[in-house]
Amino acid sequence: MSPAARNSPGLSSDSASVQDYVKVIYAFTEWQDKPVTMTALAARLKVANSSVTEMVRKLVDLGLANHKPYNPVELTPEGLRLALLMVRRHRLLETYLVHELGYGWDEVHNEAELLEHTVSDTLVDRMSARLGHPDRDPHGDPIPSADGTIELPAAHVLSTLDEGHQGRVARISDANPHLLRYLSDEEIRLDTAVTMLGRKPFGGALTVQVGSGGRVRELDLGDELAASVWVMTEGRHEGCTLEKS
Amino acid sequence: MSPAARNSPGLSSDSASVQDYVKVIYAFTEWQDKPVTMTALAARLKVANSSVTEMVRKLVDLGLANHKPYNPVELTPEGLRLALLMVRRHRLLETYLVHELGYGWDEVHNEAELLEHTVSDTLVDRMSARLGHPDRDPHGDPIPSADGTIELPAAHVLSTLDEGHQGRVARISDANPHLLRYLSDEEIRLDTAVTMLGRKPFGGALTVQVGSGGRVRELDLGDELAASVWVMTEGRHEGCTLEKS
DNA sequence: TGCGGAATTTCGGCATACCTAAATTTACAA
DNA sequence: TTGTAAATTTAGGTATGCCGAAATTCCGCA
Repeated sequence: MSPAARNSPGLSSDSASVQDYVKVIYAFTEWQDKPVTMTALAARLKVANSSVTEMVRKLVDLGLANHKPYNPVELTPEGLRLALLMVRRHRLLETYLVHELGYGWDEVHNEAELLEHTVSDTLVDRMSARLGHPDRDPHGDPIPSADGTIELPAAHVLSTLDEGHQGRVARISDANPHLLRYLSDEEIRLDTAVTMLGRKPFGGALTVQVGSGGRVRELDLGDELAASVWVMTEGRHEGCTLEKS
Repeated sequence: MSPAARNSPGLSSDSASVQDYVKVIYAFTEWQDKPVTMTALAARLKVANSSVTEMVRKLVDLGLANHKPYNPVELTPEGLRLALLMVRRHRLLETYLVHELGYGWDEVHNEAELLEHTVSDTLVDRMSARLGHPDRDPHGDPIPSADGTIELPAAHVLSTLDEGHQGRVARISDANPHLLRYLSDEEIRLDTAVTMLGRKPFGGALTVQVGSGGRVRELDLGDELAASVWVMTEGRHEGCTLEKS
């Protein structure tokens, strides 16, 4: 696939490791453009720092990343292409497992994590077609198109909403199965209308009003968990305006 | 999963290589009980003989195979269990890809070969359920059940049928995409009724009558290809009797 | 019976991707 | 400005699976 890979016989970008590194580097910058440090990479990948140094050298050799010693890593356009391909695979797999095979949204992450290295482009495209070419996965994350472009909706972290603000759940981190099950139990899912009521004194649970019917629930979300829920408020996104709840 | 694996910390039977070796060893004995030599294994797996020696030692350490130096390899009951698990995964994947995602039966083999090392038991079981728990794959190969048992239908190689004998296509080797496409084009598939008419002089193409309507076709199958098509003649198989064409 | 070729095993090596421990570099703070 | 702690890289090592080349073993046939 990658020209860089072709140019360097012996090097290949189809190793699961390379794919994981590139995907994780991308993930760090998907919603904010923070520099990706070696230590951050090591922590996320659960490998030693020295392993990261080695693999990043390999990414550079493959033309997938730029890296100056003692500096953060960045993807090249080629690396970004590969990353978006992997993200597409991951999110389409998750969507497929949920919609076609009855998985819960808390069960799909690990399965997709393994399969994404193995599925062919053909299979991914057929799954996409079967699903009607969805543009977001069960957690609300946008699915890159086959040509390697992605549209990021402008959503806000729940905890940053001012009191009284309304919106719809636009995205929920898929990293925490416990949170996903909790939200399922509370009947909060993608597009659920919520209103921010405030938080209990001294940093207690966030309180949000759920549903247009006006049923009030208290969500037992610490800051940590609240940071995993995004809400679309204004809802402007690539020219399409989403209404408030 | 495997007790042997549990008993030997550090050894694991979940490597793709181990799975491949065990599956190939099983394949050699699925339809005939021939001894599996190291050289035969090496040829099938496309690795050097010395690699086979090494990996077979590992299989023995894992309790998956028995092997005395300079003798053929055999699976232990534990190895057979793993092999049947892999075969189940492979054949269910093929069936799923054909029935649910529109793959041709000539396209599924390689895809399944990769995915079988990655799919979880959960995913396999859900695919099986979605398919109504099929008992054979698109090529007619029996699918082992989740408890690790398999029923082998008694079918005969096409070329061994006497002239005039009738039957139904029961199984077609999935190893040759060209043959599969050819048969598709000729509208010959699983369960197609065929009658053996004979072969052209001097070992030419096999001639078979296809379909109960009596349309006569000449199949351009050399002995090599004919050996890849099996026909159910008498049709007795585990107490269920299949009628002739 | 013994000899030769084929099958098998042993041996030393290579690539990937990981590790720990020991340098090294960087950046901030006194 | 310099020292020190944190981040990063280097160095040396491990496990897996593969290889080719060189022994070794086996078996049939003369």
